[in-house]
Amino acid sequence: MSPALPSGLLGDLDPTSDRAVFRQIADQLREAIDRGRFREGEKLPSEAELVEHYGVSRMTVRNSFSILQGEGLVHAEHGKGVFVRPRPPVRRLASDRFARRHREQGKSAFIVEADAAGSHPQVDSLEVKEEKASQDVSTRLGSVRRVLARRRRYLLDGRPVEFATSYLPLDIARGTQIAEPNPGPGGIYARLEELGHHLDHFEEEIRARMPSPDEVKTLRLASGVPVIHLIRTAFDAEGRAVEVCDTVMAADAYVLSYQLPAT
Amino acid sequence: MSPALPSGLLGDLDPTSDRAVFRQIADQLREAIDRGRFREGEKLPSEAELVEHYGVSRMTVRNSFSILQGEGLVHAEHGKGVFVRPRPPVRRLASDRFARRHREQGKSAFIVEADAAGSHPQVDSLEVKEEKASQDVSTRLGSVRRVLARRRRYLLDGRPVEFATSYLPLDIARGTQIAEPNPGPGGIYARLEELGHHLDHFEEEIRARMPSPDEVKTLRLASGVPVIHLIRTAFDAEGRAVEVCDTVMAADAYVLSYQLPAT
DNA sequence: CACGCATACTCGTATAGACGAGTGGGCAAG
DNA sequence: CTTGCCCACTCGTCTATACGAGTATGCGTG
Repeated sequence: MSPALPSGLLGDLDPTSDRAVFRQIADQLREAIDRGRFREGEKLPSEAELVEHYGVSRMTVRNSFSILQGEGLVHAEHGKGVFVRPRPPVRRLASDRFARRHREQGKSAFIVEADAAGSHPQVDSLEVKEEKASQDVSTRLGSVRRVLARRRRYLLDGRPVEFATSYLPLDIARGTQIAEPNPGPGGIYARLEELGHHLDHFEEEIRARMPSPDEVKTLRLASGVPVIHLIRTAFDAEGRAVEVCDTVMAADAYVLSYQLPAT
Repeated sequence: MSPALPSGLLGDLDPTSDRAVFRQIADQLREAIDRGRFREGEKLPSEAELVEHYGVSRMTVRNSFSILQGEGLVHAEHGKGVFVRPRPPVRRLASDRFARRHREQGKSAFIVEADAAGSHPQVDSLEVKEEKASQDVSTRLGSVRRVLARRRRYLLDGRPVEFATSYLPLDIARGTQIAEPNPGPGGIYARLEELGHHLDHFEEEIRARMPSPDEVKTLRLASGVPVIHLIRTAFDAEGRAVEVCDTVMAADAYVLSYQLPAT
């Protein structure tokens, strides 16, 4: 037996409206969340309570929840309830994050930054191997057939937030420390410069889309969370592309920030 | 009476799997799409056909479709069927799009670019008015109370792709052509420079998220399409923020591209 | 007091059926 | 031949029911 909902929390249905019932319910819940009647992390009324409150069937209520889930507003926990999804702290990526001065410290940018923010950083799923270049990577690197691929996943306080793969032409990377699991202080960009590939500029392409099922697993994404897909190409002083880095980020964990000259 | 599906197109269910039936069906459809068995714009088997093929109830099939819809892979058309969602052509935004040289032409960047790409550009929903600054805008502009807001929506070949609002401090914009519906050749940045606010650099913040219901309406977004939220602040030579532009873009219509120096 | 189990409550999955509404093709009437 | 209607097929919405599985709480046993 569910106790009645606090009156006034949620309104009634409008039977004359041509808006579907489950949409009306979703609208009311969304508005209640927006107005702060339910706070971040707080539990929404259970399906059974809403069934009783609105006098509809359970599937209708679930339908409403699935709308809000698709919007990334709420998430359901089996056995517990449906909760307002808390917005995780976001990591800000500044456009100068690859500046040479940051590289001269020794530790990786990710670690340094996370430590500074007081969170616990972690890097795992390291895989370093030679493989056939995809069509796209090959084009970006200038028609190479095989590449060195470096895959890794980044976590903050135990939560996976980013999955990245770097691709480098074999004639540059093979036999160097870049082909080792640990590329040493300053990361592969420091190594590239030591090898005489003076970095000139980067190009970053940004897309946003819904994640594939694989990405949902790897990044443990809640439903309704898109990913930011970033492809960075590094060019040396001769204008040659020396690295392509393909990164998929949990969109709710990141803000990208760029400085552009107004020349 | 539905004719049987072509055999081999879709597999069978695995009753021993602990993967839910509707997920298995979604998996098979997704794989078939990925492999090109169903092409862009092509119609998937109808709900009734899948009900018969898999021997499940209709709600189970609909559940599968709703997964794929959430992933942005398919879209349903009432009375017609469920179709593989075609990927619209993407508009590429280069990081030099606000370079002074582009401004000196006269026409707006959006129009020029679209014309060049052979598509039909359009700008509507113009609204120009003074209003109270939101907390966020006020902070970015340096504690201003009221601002001039310029709202507009951009369309490509009839499809809305972007919705933007520019905010300017009143002491800069009031009484100038910036406060007019048509800001004149080169846009408001050209006017700002004429008014002595020599632009020095821009800062852009990028987020990705699922759209609000309002944004779905304004941009006529299909389900499963995120938005890119870009907030650009323009700074003049004195380091003062002279404009904040808040832009929401249909993520399936854009690729953002940035050039970063490796200094 | 500590442990374990029963129980009630939560959401997850699935079935079966009903009616409504949008679309398009075919057929019959003009 | 053209027009207009009917019908079959499509997805949209909603009900009612059933069982399974994860979670938390409290109570009884040791």
